[in-house]
Amino acid sequence: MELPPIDANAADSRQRLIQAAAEMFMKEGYRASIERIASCAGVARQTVYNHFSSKDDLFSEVANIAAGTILISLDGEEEEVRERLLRFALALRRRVLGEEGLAMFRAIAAEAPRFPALGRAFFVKGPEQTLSRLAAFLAQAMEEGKLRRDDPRFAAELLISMLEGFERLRRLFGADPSPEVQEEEQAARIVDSFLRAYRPSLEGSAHG
Amino acid sequence: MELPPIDANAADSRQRLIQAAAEMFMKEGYRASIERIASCAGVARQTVYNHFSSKDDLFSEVANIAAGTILISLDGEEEEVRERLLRFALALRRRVLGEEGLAMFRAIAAEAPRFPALGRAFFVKGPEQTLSRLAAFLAQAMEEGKLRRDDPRFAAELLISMLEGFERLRRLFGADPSPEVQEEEQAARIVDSFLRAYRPSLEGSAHG
DNA sequence: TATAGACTGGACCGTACAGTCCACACCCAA
DNA sequence: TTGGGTGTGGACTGTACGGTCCAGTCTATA
Repeated sequence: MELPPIDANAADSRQRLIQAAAEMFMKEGYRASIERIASCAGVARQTVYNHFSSKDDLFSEVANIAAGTILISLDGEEEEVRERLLRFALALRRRVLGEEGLAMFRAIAAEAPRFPALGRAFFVKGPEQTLSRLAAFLAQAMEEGKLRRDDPRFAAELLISMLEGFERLRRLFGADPSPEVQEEEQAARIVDSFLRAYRPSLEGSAHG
Repeated sequence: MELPPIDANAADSRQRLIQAAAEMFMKEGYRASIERIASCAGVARQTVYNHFSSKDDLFSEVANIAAGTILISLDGEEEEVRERLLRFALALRRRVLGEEGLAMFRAIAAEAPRFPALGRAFFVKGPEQTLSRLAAFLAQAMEEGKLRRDDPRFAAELLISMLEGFERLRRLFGADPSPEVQEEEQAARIVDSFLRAYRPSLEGSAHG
């Protein structure tokens, strides 16, 4: 409509395009049309094909980029295990249960059967990476006797599952928004439950 | 094509239609066209509109019916808590992580933003119901001193999350199929981790 | 045998969309 | 000044789809 034909440095349009496409794909899924994406980026439809060979191509590109933004850090060497896990928990939930995270989840999960490579790439860049980092952290904590010795990857899966699990279902399907207020309390409860299961064994082997 | 114009009792076509629609919607999501659904049910397209007012209507109907099939029972009054949880765990995972369960999950999650009522209905009929039953069971076990006293709904959320959580991610995005063989072992490990966190408190209050 | 209801198959309409083509405008560097 | 690279807007093609209409057929029931 009223787009200024001014500068808009060459390569810039590609960026705006990706940005807009990400937004639209998250909002509408693969349904988002090239037309709308282009106009949302303030760009002619032809320009889209100038940068990407097809809609699939654009979608893959965007999804791949988006997948790389899910990493959660576990830094803070000084703190106690519980504090670090708590920070991790909060960051993970904010990222993964936020509107953007949910939208991306929906969009990619829906198309995974048609784009197997994309689905796998997303998983490897996102959840798998997060899992590995957490597992490494837990492994060290186990090494130091701060957690019960056990398979750290399995433990990491459990914690991540608890953090994302049911709340993701709830939001994915639009059930009651679940009061954002108690976000920290929720995370703390979960982390504490995890710690209870992985407390260093005080007793010998009370378990058959 | 080769459809037999024989009997096919009146109301039967509706059943076949729903059946076929479920299959197609799970396979292709909302993308599945009326045309294909009809032909897959061995029925004329007009017949679809004979029973449903629109594609949305058909989709909602199918999703609603499908949602009602997710309940997992916790019967077996005689067994120990661990055994019953284990049976529950296996049943839940089989149902929810099976091809059908995943497909339904994908289809409904993807359309939930456009069909808010449907999303909520699915959640209430499915996960929410399962959660309630499990919570009731856990509450009783707590009452009987077989589990540590705590909020049973929260505990149920944790267990369900652990059972579905990461494995669902893996399969949803098409990562390595995860050897079906160790299905029981996996379930057992998770249940045991849960029981460890909810073991009746042997010690007083070692936790601040 | 007559009548009503359900199903068929195919024509038809309007729309949305992916992707292509082209004539023109702009900007930058040679 | 000139020419190539990039973007523009709009026309165009082909396809898929949702939804409607209808003429005809079959079946069961009265």
